[in-house]
Amino acid sequence: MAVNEERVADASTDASTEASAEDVVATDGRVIGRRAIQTRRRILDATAALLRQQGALDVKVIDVAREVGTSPATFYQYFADVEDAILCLAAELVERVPEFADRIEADWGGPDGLDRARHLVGDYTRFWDDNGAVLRIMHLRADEKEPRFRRVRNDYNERFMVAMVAKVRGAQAAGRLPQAMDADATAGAMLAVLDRLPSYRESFERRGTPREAMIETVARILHATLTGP
Amino acid sequence: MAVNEERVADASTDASTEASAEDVVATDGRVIGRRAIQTRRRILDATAALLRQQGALDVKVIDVAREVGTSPATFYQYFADVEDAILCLAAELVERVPEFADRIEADWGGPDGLDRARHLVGDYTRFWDDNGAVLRIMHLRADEKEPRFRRVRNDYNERFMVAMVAKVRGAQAAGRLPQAMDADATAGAMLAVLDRLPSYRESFERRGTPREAMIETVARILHATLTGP
DNA sequence: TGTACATCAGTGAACGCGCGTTCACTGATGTAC
DNA sequence: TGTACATCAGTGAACGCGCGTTCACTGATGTAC
Repeated sequence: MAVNEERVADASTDASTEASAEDVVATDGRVIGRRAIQTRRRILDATAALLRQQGALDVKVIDVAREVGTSPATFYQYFADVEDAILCLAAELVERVPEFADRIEADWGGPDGLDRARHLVGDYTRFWDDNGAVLRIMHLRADEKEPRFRRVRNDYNERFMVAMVAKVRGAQAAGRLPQAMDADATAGAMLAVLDRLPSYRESFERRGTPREAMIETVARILHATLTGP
Repeated sequence: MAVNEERVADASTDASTEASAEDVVATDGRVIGRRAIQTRRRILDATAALLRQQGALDVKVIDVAREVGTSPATFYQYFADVEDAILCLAAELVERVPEFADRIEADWGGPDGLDRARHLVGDYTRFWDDNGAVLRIMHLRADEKEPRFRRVRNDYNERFMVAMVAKVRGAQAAGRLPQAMDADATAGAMLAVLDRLPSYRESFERRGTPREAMIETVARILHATLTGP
């Protein structure tokens, strides 16, 4: 809270030291320079790597510091704790959402509509392969009602939802989907499929369902459920 | 490992002390009696309660002991650590699966088919409300490739998968669903919807989609995707 | 039914490790002239 | 272009807390006669 007070004071007394939206700030609120941004970056990357390797439950500040090769004190210059760093990583992933949401907004009506869905599902599955560790914590903590992760998850889901809801409403207007289906709930259900299936993929593969079959099937479900048969 | 050796020795020399499948054993491998079973139960319930209250990441052995009103030493008599207790809770939930899977196996073809799906979705949502904390850890740890949680999750999913796959294959045989859809992947996708949507429910409600609309919509998606239009 | 003994169940108290966190300091970088 | 000074960035080392874990012990329950 002391930090916030300081920043408010800065803003009102000296506009030149006020942090703009683009600036990255240290834990004490001061805007940081090139070198520090690099260090911060290395800390974030190390956190993501450890998350991938050893899971969420026991990544410690000390582990991250060791991984980066710095003092633990350096960590605290940029993040309050490990969860704070994970929150940053999750916020970064929000920026990646448009890549996918834009392609849902595209027209799936034509003959290549299903093919577009296929590519989308394939790419999003790969995205989960790369970033699943962070996304899982985001979902877990949001499910556990941690307010900051709730907010990030909302941001993350938002664009997906808008794109999917638009598709459903369009299909309903054209009479290809029943009015009894709630557009938001339908969109949410499809988002659930996209976000949960990458995790199941490996177990499916062990049981004889190849990756391609999964992608094909999910693409078809997505296509049929969002645009009608 | 010493524990296992002892138990093997017991089994070969004195059948009466061998632990049967039903028996509950302490950490040292010995079969425990009525009083101990009660204590163990209280520990499990306290763990579940804390999980619900404060999330997975910082439930400590000490917390559980405090909650139950015992010494931490008591905890170690029955569980190796908190995760071990959570694993037990998850295993207990596996027993609840048939309640739901049986109702998927029932015929959804008649005029009341959709209604059956509705009730199923409603009840399973309530099940998630009650047991979400444990299920979330199960999924997280399984996603993180922890072998024991993977096994429990497999057991959990198994009955659901069998029931759903049967439905899809039936619909495919009757020509109501395309052959291009993989039955396992389709079942997995619907399981994903069932397991992820309860978590989104609250955010939906805040944005004006009531619980009933969600249940209705999910029921329709489930019904249409598993049995064909 | 009562007594003696065996086993089961639960615990208090302690030890020590490892992590979170801080602070005074050093070294690096930027800037004014 | 060089020098002096200001600010930024990073750190070593330490402190202390809190938790995990154990063990020798006490109390509770069961059982044989």
